[in-house]
Amino acid sequence: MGKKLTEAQREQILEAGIAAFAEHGLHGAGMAAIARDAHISVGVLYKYYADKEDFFQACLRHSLSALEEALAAVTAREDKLLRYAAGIIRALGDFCRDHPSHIRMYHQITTASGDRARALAEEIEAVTARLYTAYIAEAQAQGDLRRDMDPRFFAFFFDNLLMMLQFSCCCDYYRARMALYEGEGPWNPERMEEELLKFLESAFTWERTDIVHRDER
Amino acid sequence: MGKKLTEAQREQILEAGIAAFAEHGLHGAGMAAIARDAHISVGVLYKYYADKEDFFQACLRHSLSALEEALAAVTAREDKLLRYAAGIIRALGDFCRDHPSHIRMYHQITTASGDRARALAEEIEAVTARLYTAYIAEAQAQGDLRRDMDPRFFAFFFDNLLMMLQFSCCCDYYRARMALYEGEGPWNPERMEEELLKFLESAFTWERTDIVHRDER
Amino acid sequence: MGKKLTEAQREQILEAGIAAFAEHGLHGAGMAAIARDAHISVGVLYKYYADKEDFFQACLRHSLSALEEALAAVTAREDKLLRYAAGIIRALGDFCRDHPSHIRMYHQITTASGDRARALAEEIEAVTARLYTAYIAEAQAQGDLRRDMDPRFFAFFFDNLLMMLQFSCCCDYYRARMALYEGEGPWNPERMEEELLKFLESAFTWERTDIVHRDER
Amino acid sequence: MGKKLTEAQREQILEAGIAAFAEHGLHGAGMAAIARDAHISVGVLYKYYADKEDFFQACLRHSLSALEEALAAVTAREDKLLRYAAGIIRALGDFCRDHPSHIRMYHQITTASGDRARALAEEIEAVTARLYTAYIAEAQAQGDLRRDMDPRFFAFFFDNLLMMLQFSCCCDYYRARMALYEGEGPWNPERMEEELLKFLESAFTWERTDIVHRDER
DNA sequence: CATGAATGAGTGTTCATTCAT
DNA sequence: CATGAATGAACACTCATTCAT
Repeated sequence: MGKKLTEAQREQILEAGIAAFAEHGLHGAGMAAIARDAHISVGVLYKYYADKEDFFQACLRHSLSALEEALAAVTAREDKLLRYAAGIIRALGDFCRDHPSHIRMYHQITTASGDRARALAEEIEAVTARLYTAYIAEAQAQGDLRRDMDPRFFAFFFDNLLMMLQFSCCCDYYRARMALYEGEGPWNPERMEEELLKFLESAFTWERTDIVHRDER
Repeated sequence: MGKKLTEAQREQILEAGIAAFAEHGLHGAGMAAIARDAHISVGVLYKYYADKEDFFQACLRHSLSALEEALAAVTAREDKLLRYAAGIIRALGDFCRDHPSHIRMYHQITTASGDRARALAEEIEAVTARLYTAYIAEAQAQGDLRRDMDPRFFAFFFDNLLMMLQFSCCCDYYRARMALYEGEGPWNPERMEEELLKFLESAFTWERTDIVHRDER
Repeated sequence: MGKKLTEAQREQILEAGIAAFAEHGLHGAGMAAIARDAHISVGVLYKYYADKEDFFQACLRHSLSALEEALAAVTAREDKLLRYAAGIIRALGDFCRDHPSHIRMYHQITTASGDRARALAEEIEAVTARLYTAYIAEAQAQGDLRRDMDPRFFAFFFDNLLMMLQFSCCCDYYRARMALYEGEGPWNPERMEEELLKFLESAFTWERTDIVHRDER
Repeated sequence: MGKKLTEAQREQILEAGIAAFAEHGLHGAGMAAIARDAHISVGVLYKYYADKEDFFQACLRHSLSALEEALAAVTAREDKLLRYAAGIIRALGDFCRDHPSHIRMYHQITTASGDRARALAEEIEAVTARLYTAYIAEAQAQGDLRRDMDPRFFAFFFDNLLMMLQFSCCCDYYRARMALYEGEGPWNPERMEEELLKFLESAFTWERTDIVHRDER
């Protein structure tokens, strides 16, 4: 696998695949169209990848390493939770701008079902799930996070908001849906990141007792 | 084999369609398989629906009215924001339990692109978008919601969390993903609703000045 | 066969069938559309006719008797050949005006092949073939027709011209083809009949020796 | 199974198509059967032709060029009208012997209706219509043709007789019909050509005044 | 007995995969 | 070794015919 292909060709092929899978889904994407877009013949595709599924897996792995790279700088940094969240949001926003079709492909992947869904979810989500959970648990231990919530839920809701953010950037359906919330005044990405942070900040820090205090005042 | 379709049969056909579109997507679902699952022949499908697209639209409308019915009781009620949110969450949770394939079909729909995506998003999301935005703006005016955030973002993040909740209940991929956050102790739906409410409560009410106060103490 | 149907209904059904077979051919015509046009249900069609083929045969027989009736008056008349020909042409022209779809159906029938073609040709053409041949042979014997030609060929060419005349009146393709010959000055039916008679008259009467005479002059 | 279609294969495919369209009509012919007869797979058909209609058009064009080639030698020759007619008849007779299914396909085409009929008639008939009309008008001007008839009608009747000749050679229905005129003594093609020429010769040359002269004698 | 809904085999067309060149 | 033409199974959709009502 991958004998004579230059790295640039390999990249081109995988990007063509990602774009196709993103646009039409695993089933809808056509191998011939992918080959054409990548300026190669279908024969090459089948020389380096056993079948459509195998090629799809390669596209996924390729995309995952790009994503991991994009997050590496942020996750390596030791930071306060909120700054960490801001970093993640920023990094994902950049990734969305640079590789919208990757995000669209991830979204297509989420339509999988059965064991395939399980396998894909683990391959794609395990890293961030562990990362966020660990980081948030740590933050809670450090007192940077409210204590009255299970950190696993926090991590989960946090990631949920991030996924939706990405889809809302990249996927036509979610973009159209976001437009319904925007109303007349369209949002720019910076504004979105800012507001999401505000939303998270309060969810992160506020505790029920505060309400009592405030009400008491 | 006799006379017009009974309402139950029509329901059965639409449910079979929804299940198929949920599982395989609009393109991947096969009319023959749908007919088989609904215990009818393909001819019937094409007697009542002009083509696959028309049948899909009927499935969608059928599902949307079920969803609207499920939300009607909650949205009619005048309530405090948090109780309102609790009601929505509860209603959606019930809907997920009763009609998981409907949610899976919605999720498949979100893979649409182009004008089709726009049209579908408006058909599906416009109601809730307007509902949530109006309710939240009103709550802000009443003082039940923090003032330092654009209510539109609030509604948007709120709906984002709800969508992910539904997908995490019904779609295999999101279920597997959720399992990664659950770790060893699986969550039950009640716990999930409770925690989400806590998350929302703080995000709804806390304002930045409070932090200063707390920090000052 | 034909129990409770009124004659008017029967006529209506057969005319609907003829129109459909004329327009779309035996294969292309749909039984449901025929039933709809005849304001009956498909069940009735299949009650009175075993299957499509049987119904088609009934349409054909119905049409043939209409045609025979139209020709009866002319063929019964004892007449000079040319006047006889004029009568036939006139009668067929009238028939074309009154029942264009019958002619179109005949034309469709001529696309049959194999034994079916033979059977149909015999059913449809035998009468006129015998009629024309006999009449022309008689005319030849009487001295009303040139002697240097086999009367069978005469009858054949005569009928060929008549068939084309009918098709050129009724069938879209042949009408368009005729328009190519018309050029700017469209022909009216009377003119056509007149010219065809002139054409036939000369073909009927002229003998090679005459040419010599004319040339000699 | 390798490389591009050879010219022979392409010919084979088109001939298979022509045979199928000839036998069953545009609608009745099945692409799968055509592919089987041409010893190829359906995929090939759809690689070279966009759809059934496109393939049909290709068959028609293929056939039309064969026909034009067959007529080219005759129409190029400057000749007396009758010799010209004899040449055409001979050429068409040869074409019928070599390509009977082409003629059968033309006949199927004549069942078209509406704009399609117009378009096809123009594509197929325009050349000969112009050719015959021009030639006959010229002959009339030269004095080789009777003056008392509109040359357009002449051309039209001439072509009508030729079309019927071809159909009578190639199409089962018309062959069966011709057999009814033949009686016990079947005609051979030479005889047919000969008699048709005689028929035409008289129609071409004789004028009404001659009759008077003959009658006067 | 009339109705027309239901059936399901058959058609045009696409596309993953193979393999001759 | 690369190419892309050829394969053929699969799918949307139609329509002659049946038969429950």
